[in-house]
Amino acid sequence: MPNQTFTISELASEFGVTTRTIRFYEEKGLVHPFREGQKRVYTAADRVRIKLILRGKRIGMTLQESVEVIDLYDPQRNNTQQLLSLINTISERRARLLQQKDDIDDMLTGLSEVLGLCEKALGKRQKKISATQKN
Amino acid sequence: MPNQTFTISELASEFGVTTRTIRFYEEKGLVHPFREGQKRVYTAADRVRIKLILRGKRIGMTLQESVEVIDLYDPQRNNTQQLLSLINTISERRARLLQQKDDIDDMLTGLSEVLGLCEKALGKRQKKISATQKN
DNA sequence: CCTTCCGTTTACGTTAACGTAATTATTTGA
DNA sequence: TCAAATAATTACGTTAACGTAAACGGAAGG
Repeated sequence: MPNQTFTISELASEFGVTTRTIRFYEEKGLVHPFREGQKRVYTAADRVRIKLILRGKRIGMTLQESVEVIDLYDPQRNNTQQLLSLINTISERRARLLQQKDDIDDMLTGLSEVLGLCEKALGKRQKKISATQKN
Repeated sequence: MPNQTFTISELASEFGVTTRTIRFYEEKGLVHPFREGQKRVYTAADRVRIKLILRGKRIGMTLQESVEVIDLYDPQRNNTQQLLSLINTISERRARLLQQKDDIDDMLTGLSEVLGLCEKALGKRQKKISATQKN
């Protein structure tokens, strides 16, 4: 079994964050490395959690929101009430994500238009230059 | 021409934010309402800017980033250098947006899986209930 | 005339998510 | 063995994006 562990600086450099950031996540209860003497030791599970948290950050989620989403994954659901509430939570989150995709698509469309104008403007200059060089 | 204008509370309620928020955006130079006496008067252009800023927020952009993106639209570009730099900016932003879409898709996939488990769990209970009711 | 709504200004408060020392231990390679 | 690198703890600092409260001005309605 790989059962690999990681030091704090390994994870920090892998994910492009500072060790301070990772310790901060621990303060907030987002990860729970164990200790070898004084040093923190991170499991593969910790690593995944950090990865998911950073993914959340990229799409504008707070740390708490990311944790909530991550926690949806662990199947500590017993009764029907909890299951129904979970389904609700998921569908709400899903709606927000779809909205975000729409927002992104809109923005991408806008950027494409601007890009088109840019290239058009540059094209004219190239023609001028070509004409100049031919003479 | 419609040439419509808006009061601060109209915009606030339309977009579901407080007037404080809109005044804050003005402090930061994101909008420039003119005055009628003391009162702020917003143009359609101001309205659009606010809309775009809030769109940016939904996908995790800072106010400054939103402004930068919005400013890409106004064609105050003169020389080739500026055009090339603009193209660069656009392609970087585009890359980030595509990354975000991937992140969202990953998260949606995860949520679907959890949802599947939920429904499976609920299904079993329904069977039990059905069986109970038949007896 | 008085109150009730907007609206404005000024200014201090708040939360999230780290940054930035300063100080102290531990380990490790020259 | 000594210095350099790596880690930990403690604690104050910072930025963004508003919230909240106080204090005041015009206007509209009963």
